[in-house]
Amino acid sequence: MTKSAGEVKAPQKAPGNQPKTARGEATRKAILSAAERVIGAKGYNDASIGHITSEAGVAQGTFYIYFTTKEQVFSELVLEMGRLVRHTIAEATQGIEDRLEAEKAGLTAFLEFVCAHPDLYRIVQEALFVDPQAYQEYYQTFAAGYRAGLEAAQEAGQISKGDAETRAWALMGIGRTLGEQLVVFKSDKPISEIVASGYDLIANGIKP
Amino acid sequence: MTKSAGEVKAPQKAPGNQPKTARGEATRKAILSAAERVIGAKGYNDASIGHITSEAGVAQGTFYIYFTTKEQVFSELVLEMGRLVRHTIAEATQGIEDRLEAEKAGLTAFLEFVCAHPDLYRIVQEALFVDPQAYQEYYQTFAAGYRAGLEAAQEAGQISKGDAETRAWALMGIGRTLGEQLVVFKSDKPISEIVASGYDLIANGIKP
DNA sequence: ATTATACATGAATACTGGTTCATGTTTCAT
DNA sequence: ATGAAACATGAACCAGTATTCATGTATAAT
Repeated sequence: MTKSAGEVKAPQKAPGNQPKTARGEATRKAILSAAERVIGAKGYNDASIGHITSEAGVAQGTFYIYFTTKEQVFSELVLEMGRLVRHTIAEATQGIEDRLEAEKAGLTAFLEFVCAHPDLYRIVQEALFVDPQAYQEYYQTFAAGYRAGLEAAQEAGQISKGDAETRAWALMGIGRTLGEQLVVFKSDKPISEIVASGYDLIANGIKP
Repeated sequence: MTKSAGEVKAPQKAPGNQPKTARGEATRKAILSAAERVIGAKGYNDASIGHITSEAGVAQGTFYIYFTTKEQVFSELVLEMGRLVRHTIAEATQGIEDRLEAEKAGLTAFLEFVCAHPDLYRIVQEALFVDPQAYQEYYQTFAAGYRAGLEAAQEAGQISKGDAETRAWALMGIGRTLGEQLVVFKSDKPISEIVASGYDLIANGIKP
């Protein structure tokens, strides 16, 4: 993680108290993971510190060794979700040179991800109210990358010309709502079918 | 409940205690309207009954004359948002026989609506956690109507064939995210431009 | 006018749950 | 071994706030 001299402190992120032992590391992870499950299931407000710590198998006070506040765990989860999603999609589209194919692969990867992490999905949604800044960062970072990809594809003539910014948001919206259909509304439609229909829309639109 | 003969109770909706006087009616409306502003601005949990009633200019206890619980006002707001949005879009697309034109008009109307009612927009988002049932009803009702419209247009040959269900969700997603870009991320891009780009995507896709 | 009903008040109640803290226990360098 | 630092505990504190209630005031019918 980008060291320089003798410093071992985390570079950009210094949230709460970082553990300094393997034991501490494990405990912190356990709490974070429990928080993901509990907050994802019950929502931010109904998820009490007591719930989280008992799910993690530690005492209530232990929470405050690693996190300064309830909101902080939440923020960290949103951040993590952002990194994970971007990483997952980047990996899935790695090496695909045709943008349309990359769209298809990216959409598939995203839908599979949200199915595997329904809790994280809900947490990001709730961030709009609990931690608006984290929410904005999540979407703006995502949108920025998406937009850059679309612009490059335009240059390369792989897709038609158009406002990359608006397109990026619209395409995110497609993925988001289709993901929600799966996770929140518990549709049993297979991902491959959804992707096929979604991709057709993205590529060709609905004009006859 | 389920009365039979000479009952005059509200037909489908019987939330809390309905007022029986013009005065009561006015007070109830004032509270509902204040709730919309306060909850929209601060979010469900930070919006206390005290905040709402003082914004409405009534005493705290007055709240419970018309609403049985804090959650109930919230539900009612989500319901109202649903009716308003559907009504607004239906009106805007009234009499447009070409589906693609109707899409454009509907998207415009939706974006204008969310700009005019940013609070309601946020409230619906928060319903996912505060009142999941209301949230689901909101989207499923919307999706059902959307889907029916798309299917009819397919029959009429106005749009290409495709899975109307998935298309409905995807198109909702586009509107939703573009609306969010305006209201939450405070983009200053004019609606007409956004609609133009969005419509192009919906109609033609991004294939070169 | 009178009275029953609807409406309004705001202080009191009751309870939840985030955060702190004094007190142990474990780990690690020396 | 041994002391210091890291880690862990859970009971207690405290603030906020949804809801209730006893007590009024306005309204409409008789």
